[in-house]
Amino acid sequence: MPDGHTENINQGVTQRSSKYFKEANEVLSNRQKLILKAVVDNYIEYAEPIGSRAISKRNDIGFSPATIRNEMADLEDMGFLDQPHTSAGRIPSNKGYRYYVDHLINQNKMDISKDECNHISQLFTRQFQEFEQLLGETANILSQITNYTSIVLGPEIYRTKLKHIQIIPLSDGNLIVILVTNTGKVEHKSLTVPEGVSIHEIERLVQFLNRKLVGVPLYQLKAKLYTEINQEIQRNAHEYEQSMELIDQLFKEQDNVSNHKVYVGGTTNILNQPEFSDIEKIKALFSMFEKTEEVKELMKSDHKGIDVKIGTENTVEAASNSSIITATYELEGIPLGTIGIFGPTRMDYSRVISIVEFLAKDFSTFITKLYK
Amino acid sequence: MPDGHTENINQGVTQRSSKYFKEANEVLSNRQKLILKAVVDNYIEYAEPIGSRAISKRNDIGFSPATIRNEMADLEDMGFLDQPHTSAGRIPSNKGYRYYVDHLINQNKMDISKDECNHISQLFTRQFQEFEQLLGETANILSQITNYTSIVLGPEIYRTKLKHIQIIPLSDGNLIVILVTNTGKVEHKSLTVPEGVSIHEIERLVQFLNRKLVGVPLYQLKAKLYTEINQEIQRNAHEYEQSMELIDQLFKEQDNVSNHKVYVGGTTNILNQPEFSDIEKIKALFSMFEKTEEVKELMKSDHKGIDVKIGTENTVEAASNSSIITATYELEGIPLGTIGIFGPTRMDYSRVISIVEFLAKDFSTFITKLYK
DNA sequence: ATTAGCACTCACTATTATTGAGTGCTAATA
DNA sequence: TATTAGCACTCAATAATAGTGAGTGCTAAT
Repeated sequence: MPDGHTENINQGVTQRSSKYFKEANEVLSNRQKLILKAVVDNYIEYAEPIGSRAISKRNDIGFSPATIRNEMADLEDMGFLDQPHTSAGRIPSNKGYRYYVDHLINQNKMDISKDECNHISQLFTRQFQEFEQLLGETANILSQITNYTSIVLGPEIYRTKLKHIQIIPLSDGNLIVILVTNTGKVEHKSLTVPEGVSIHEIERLVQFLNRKLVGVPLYQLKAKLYTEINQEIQRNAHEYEQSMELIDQLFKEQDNVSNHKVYVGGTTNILNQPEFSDIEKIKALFSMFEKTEEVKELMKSDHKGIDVKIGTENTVEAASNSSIITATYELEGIPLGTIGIFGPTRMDYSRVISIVEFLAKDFSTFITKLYK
Repeated sequence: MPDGHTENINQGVTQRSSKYFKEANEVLSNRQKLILKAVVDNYIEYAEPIGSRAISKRNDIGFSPATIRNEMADLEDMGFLDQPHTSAGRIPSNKGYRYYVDHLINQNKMDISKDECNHISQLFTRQFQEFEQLLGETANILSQITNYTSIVLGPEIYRTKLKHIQIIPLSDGNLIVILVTNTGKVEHKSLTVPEGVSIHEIERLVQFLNRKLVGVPLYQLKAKLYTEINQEIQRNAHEYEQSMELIDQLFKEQDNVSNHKVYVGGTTNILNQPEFSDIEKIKALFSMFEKTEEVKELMKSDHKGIDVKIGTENTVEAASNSSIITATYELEGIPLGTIGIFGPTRMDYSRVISIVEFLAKDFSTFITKLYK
C-alpha cells in the first residue's frame, strides 16, 4: 500500500456528503478512486462510456453494479464524471482527468517498453548535418511512437550564445549578416548599407563586435550593445551614426516575437481519433497547426520539466477538447525549447508522460554532449 | 465565331457513330461541345450531377431535354461523361475534364478580377527579409485567392549561382561552411576537419575556391571542381589529400535529391470540398502533404509555363482524384522553381489557370528585378 | 432531325417500430 | 447500516417500410 490512507475500502459512501463542502475537502474514498480510475482507463482505451455492470465485472473490482451506480452518481455530483445521456454509461470530465493525472496514474505502467526505448536511443546515435534536422526527426519519431501529434519547439534563439558574427557583401548596397550560435544554429539576415558607409568601415565594426560580444547570450545582446559598448563604438567608429543605424537594423523586431522554430509531426494521427471525426473540428485543428503563434501559445509552460494541460486548461480555443503534454529540454541547465504531444483529452496520459519525459532527458544530454 | 468550324449546329448526331472509330477522330459537334461544357461548368459550380432538363433550361442552350439526353448518351459512350447511377444526371469524366481544359475554356472568363490582381501585386511591393519568406507568403496568398491548396517549390539550389563561400570555425575540429547564392539564399553545413589540417590551410583553400568558383551555377560546381581546378589545388594546397576530403564532405549527397524547399499553404481548404468529406481520403491527402518527396513528384513538369494534370494523370496515388495546375517561375530566363494549385478534379480550371499564370509571371519579373 | 409522352429506376427522406444497454429508486439482505 | 437484487423507465441506435422526385431510355408523333 503505497498510500498513507488506512481507510477501509468498504466505507466510501460516507464520502457522499462531501458535496456539501464544495471544493473544500474533496478527498475521494479508495473505492471512489478505484471506480474513477476504472472509468478513465476504460474510456482511454475504448472511447466509449462505461456502465456500472461492466465496471463490476472488471477483476480488480469486487462490488455489485448497484453499489457502483451509487458511487458513480456521487462522482458525477462532484463533477468528476459526465453522462452523455440518461441511459448511457459515464465518461470522465476534465476534472476527472485532472484527478486521474494528479493522483491515479499507474506507477507500474510508467516504464516504457524496450522497443520504444531503443527507437528513441537510436535517434541519438545518428549523425545530423544540422540541429534543425535533429528537431524534425525528433518530432517524427515522437509521433510514430505515440500515435499522436507531436510538436517540437526549436531553441529560443535568445537563450543561445553568440559564437561568431560574419558579414558577406552582396550586390551594391546589400549585405548578409550571419550570426552563429553555440548550438551551431546559423541565423542570417540581409541588410541595406546606410549611405556613406564603406565596406572597410563595416568590416572594422564586425571585427569589433566579434571581439566584444562572443559568448554573450543573444537575449542580452541588445542591452550590452547599448550600454557597455556604446561609448567604445563611438570612440572607434569613424561614422558613429551610420554604424548605429546598421546595428539597429540588425537587431530590430527580433525581440518581440519568441522565434522558436516549430516542428509538427504526425498531424494525420489525430484523424485516427474518433473524437475528431467531425470535419469542422478537423478544420479547426489543422488551421491551428498552420498558425505558429497558436502552436507556441499551446506549448507555453511556466516551469521546467513535464507539464500537462487538459481540455479547457488550454488557452487556445481550438484545443479546448484536447490535451497537451510538454517537457522542456536543456543545454547546460538552461531550458532551450520544448517537446510535446498533442492529443484528445482521452489520451493515454501515463504512457505519453513517460515517453515525453524520457525523450526530453535523452535529448538534453545528447545536445549537451554535442555542443559543450 | 472564333472557331474555324462552319458546321451547322443542328447536325451533331451524325457524330454519334464516332464511337466506332475509337480514339481516331473524336471530333465533337458544336452542340456536343456546348453540352459537355454545360455539364462541366455546372459540376464545377455545384458539385452535383446535372440532368437534361436543367441543361435545356440554361439560356445558352435551345434544345429540348430529349435531344440533350440523346447527346449525353453519346458523350457517355465516348467516355466524356459518367453517370453515378441510372436515375442521376451526368458528371464529367477525367477525359471530359481534359477536353474541357484543352478546348472549351471560356476565353472571356480568363481575365482575373481587379481585386485579385491587386492582392497579388501588393505582395510584390513588400520588403522581404529573405527569399524563403517571400515563398511562404506567395503560398499563403495563392491559397487565399483561390480557396484551394497551394504549393510553392523554392529555387532548385543547383540552378542558382555561387556568390560566396565562407567558413566559420566552431569548437574543436568542427567548422561551418556557408554558401551564398545569387538569390540571396544562404546554405550552411557543418563539417569536421580532417586530421592534420590547419585552420590556416583551410582559409587558404576557401580563398582559392572563392576566386575560382564564384559565378558558377551550383549544379556545375562539382564537375568544375574535379576537372578544371583539380590540378591547381594540387599545386597550391599543402595537404592535397586532406583538402580533397574536406571538399568531398562539402558536396557529397547533395546531388541525388532535388532540394527544392516546399511550401504548402491552405491545406485546410481541401476540407471545404465535398469530395473530401471522407476521413480516409483526408488522411491520405494530408499524409501526402507531409511527405515532401511526393509533393515534389506531384509538381514535376517537363516544360516551362502552365501545366495541368487531371485526376489519374497524376503519378502520385493519393492525388488520383485531384487535379493540379502548375507554372514555373524563372530568373534570368532559367526556370528556378514552381508554383501550383492543388484541388479536386472539379476545380475551376479557367480561373485558377489565369491566376497561376499571372502570379508566376509577376513573380519572375519581381525576382529578376531583385537579384539582377 | 427533333421532341412530346410515358413507364421505369433508384437515391434520398421521413416515419415508425424494435432493441438493449444503462439508469435511479425501493425493498430485501447480511 | 452498508450492500445488493429487482424492476420500471429512458433513450440512442438500428432496422424496416413507404413515399417522393429527379432523372433516365424508348417509342411514336411532328
